[in-house]
Amino acid sequence: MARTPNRTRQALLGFLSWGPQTGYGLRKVIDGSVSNFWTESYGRIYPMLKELEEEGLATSIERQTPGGRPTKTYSITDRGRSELAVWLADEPAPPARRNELLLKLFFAARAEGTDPSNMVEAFRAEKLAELERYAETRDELESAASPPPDMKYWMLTLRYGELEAEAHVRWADEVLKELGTS
Amino acid sequence: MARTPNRTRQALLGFLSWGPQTGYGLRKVIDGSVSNFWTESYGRIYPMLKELEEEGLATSIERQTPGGRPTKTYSITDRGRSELAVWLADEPAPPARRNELLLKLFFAARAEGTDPSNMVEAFRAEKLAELERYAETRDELESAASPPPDMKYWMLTLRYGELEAEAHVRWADEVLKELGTS
DNA sequence: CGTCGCATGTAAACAGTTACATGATTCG
DNA sequence: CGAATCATGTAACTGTTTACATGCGACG
Repeated sequence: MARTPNRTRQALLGFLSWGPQTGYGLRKVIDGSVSNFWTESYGRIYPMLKELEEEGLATSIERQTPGGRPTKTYSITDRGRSELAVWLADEPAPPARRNELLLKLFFAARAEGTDPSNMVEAFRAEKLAELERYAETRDELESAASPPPDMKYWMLTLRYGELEAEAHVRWADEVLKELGTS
Repeated sequence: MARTPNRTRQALLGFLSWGPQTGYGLRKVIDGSVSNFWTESYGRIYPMLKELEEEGLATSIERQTPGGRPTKTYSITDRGRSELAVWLADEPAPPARRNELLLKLFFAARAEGTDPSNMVEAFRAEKLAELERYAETRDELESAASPPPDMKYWMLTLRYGELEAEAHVRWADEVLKELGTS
């Protein structure tokens, strides 16, 4: 089983394919679009942009802005685009399987006096909040004036979140019922 | 947001709470029970067992077995048990959000000519295989002669896998339908 | 004047896998 | 005899977060 390899490269190339961006801007865009199934930190973004430039997958222009620090805006190159396309056509690596909630539940009988219900309750509440956020996102996307061609795919990723979160809520309901009656 | 901290400690303590084990044995047990939501590698197990012993959470006995290398069997101590109990009562850290399949789907429109259907098809097949494994596990557990007290909780973790995988299959069905008719 | 937002970047620490070294026994 | 299984352990590498350093402008 291949371990999850470095995908920050491809994630950044993907967002640069939308247009030139600064490191700071990329972080904003990531947080505002895919935060639900992807995250990146500055500690990865800035070094990776440097690497991308060294490898000819992106170029940068430094500008002295009237206010604040000089900004470095990165653009994807043709080679960057083709690297992105190669990655997109490739099978994704299986996700890491590490779920602490389930591990705790698995060992729940090993600690007398502790009731895992609170944990499951908190999990359920979080999933409901997630579903609310998804509903908002859905409304926003569906009411957009001119939907971009990517939108169809964005909706599919949103749908994933919805169906998964719904299943998680159903599971939590079952668990709480089961634990309550024992 | 707290990043996923080191939980190998607690996982090993959990399995040691079932009885004394070697590093090698722990790996086997983990693979045969929770592999579905937890994994550990030798590269973490052996150093961590050493650490647990140094901190007084486990003790070890080295034995010269008639055949093969000397084996080191670890046992959990009272302090180890109480550390386990503390962890069990604590809220779990939220899981890392990194899903490469969704990221690829999100950018699918950025590569002309590539069809993400194959990826989703492969995902679907894997989930169906997962469901089959779960069904087998369920049969085995339900036909056990004398179910241990932990069994109730094991079933809950199994149920999580079932409901999630079912939701994933439904999602894949929707996606394939959507992509096929466009 | 404080703090928020824009903006870049590094260093240290942590988490985790993979590959390797070592070696005996058992089973086909 | 070769492969699988039992068994321990390390080293190198990769991936990732967090905290910090730096600094300007705008807004209240």
